[in-house]
Amino acid sequence: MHSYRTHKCNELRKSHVGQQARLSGWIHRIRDHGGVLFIDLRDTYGVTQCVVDQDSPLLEAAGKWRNESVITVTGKVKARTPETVNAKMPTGEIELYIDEATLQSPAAVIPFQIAEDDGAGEDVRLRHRYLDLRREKMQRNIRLRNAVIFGLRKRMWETGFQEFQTPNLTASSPEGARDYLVPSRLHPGKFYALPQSPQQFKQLLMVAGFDRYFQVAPCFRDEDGRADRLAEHYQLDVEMSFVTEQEVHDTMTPVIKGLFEEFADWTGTKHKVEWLPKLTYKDAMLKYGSDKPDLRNPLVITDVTEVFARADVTFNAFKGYIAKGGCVRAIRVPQVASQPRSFFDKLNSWAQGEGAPGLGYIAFETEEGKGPIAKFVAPEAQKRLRDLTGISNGDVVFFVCNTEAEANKLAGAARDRICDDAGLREKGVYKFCWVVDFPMYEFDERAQKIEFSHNPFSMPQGGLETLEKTDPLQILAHQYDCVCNGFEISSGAIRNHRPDIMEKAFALAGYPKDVLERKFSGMLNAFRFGAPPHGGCAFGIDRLVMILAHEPNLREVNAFVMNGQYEDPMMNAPSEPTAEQLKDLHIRLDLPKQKKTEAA
RNA sequence: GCGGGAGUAGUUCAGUUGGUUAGAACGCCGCCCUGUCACGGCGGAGGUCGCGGGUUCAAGUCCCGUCUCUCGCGCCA
Repeated sequence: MHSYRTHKCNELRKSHVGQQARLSGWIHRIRDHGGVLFIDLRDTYGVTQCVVDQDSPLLEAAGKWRNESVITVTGKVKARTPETVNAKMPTGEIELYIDEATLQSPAAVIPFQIAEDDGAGEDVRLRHRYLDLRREKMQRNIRLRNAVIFGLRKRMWETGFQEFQTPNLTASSPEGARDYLVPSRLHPGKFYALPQSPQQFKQLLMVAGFDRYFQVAPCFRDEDGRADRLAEHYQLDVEMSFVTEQEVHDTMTPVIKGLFEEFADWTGTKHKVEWLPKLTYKDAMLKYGSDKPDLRNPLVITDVTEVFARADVTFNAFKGYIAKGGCVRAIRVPQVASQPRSFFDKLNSWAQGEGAPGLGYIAFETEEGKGPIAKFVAPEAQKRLRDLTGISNGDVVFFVCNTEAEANKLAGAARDRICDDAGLREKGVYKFCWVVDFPMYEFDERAQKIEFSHNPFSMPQGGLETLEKTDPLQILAHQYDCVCNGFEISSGAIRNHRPDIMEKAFALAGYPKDVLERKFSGMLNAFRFGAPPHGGCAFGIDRLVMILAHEPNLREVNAFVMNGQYEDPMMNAPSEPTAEQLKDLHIRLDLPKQKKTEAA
């Protein structure tokens, strides 16, 4: 007989009755009845009830075994009597009568419960992550993650892509987020950077002629954490040669759609997968107030500036903004006119918390609008408002007025808030779409200059000619995102493979030629030796898993993660280097005055 | 860097207008129990109330400072 097991803990059934079997696993629970003792033995596959009965010499020893100890048990599989069958367990028709048992590894008293969710806080869970990972939910999440990664790899290979590897010790690249730096021992004073993404390498693979690349790529960014952000995360990184923007979408849509269809019901609730028509960035910002709209939210924003600019509308608070070039946005909410006053008051104080003066509204219980600002809007203007926003009786329109950027932002946030307050968000569906036509540049208010709005490697729409003739802030890029249920799950672009266009593009953002040559010499040189037009995208794998697992943050779908401050309380990372290490690296620390001293 | 929330037993939490010995549940330890499957019963141990200072006859509770966790903003694919 095998030293540890003949079966897994989910395997034994009625058909095994009478056989000798051996199981190994963790003690999930023990129920000691004095004369008879039940052990629920758990491994990653399932749980089997094992019995120590009255005449067993093991009875006394087994009664002292603590939960989560590892044991091996050997004995006969017996059928349970009809009244003791547990229909809730797959193995509930049988039990293993223990003849022999070995305590392989006793468990100390555990800091939180494994068999049930005791609500233990995240810091304790992370400090003992190996215990946390034993819990059923985490086992399921990590298994889902593994299956998602396999599902992506399989689909990518089937679609004609090859999986590549690229360096993790590389050069800092000046765009985007802050880099993690790694000091070089051989080159005092110089540092490698961990890649924020393999962006340049995958483009170089296109120049090398590999045509279709993908990688499950680790990406590192030294920025403050969020629920949907980690210091290191994984992307399904993709790049293709000789393709149009549309072909990138057409290639990746079935991969992601197929993946979601495969795992849609993972949590046990039926989910539809809907891929909606693509949306321009401009429309997304106007209609949803976000470049990653949650399309399960049925509310739509409309521009109604013209109504509040009319002479027969006397709401001066808005007129002031309009005079300064601002705009008014309306959110029509169906059938909430009869909501109690508190519904509107709550939204109003929410808006004030967001920094707005309030959230004005007109309620159209009947043809005639009511509410705090209705009296400033003449009947004719109300008629126009009804036409613009598509109001029926019983609806309410909420208003936001500010500069265009601010109005979009607040209207977008209000759209989400009202949706949840009114319980309008559609359930049981994953709604995807591509958001396209992102602007090439934006005005950086702080630096008071034009900057790349996404990554500088994107091809401007219209190429060189557009760059030369158009107001930079009006130029669109072949830059797109993929959005699911309000999460940005992918970002990508057709790349700029032409040194001449690149030079112009950087010049518009205020970078002279020598800066470009210095910072991107590797890639720029490559483009001078015959570069294929190419483009691609990268999907955030952790986010895909988080959405499929219905988890509120990325830490729930990663086996080992750091806390919100990017510290690992289990491994004690980051930690202080030894003097020897620092000497090797020629580094002397210059720490801030306030020195944190931690108790051991 | 900024703002919201939190910090009391191993864990999750309660703790009144400041008042005498700080509680509950789960876990842990001991005893009892032959059919449970979230077993049950009896008993017990376990607390720097995050830390430091202050007010007070008296502080878990009030004040000041500080640290930590968490969510968000800034930042960032």
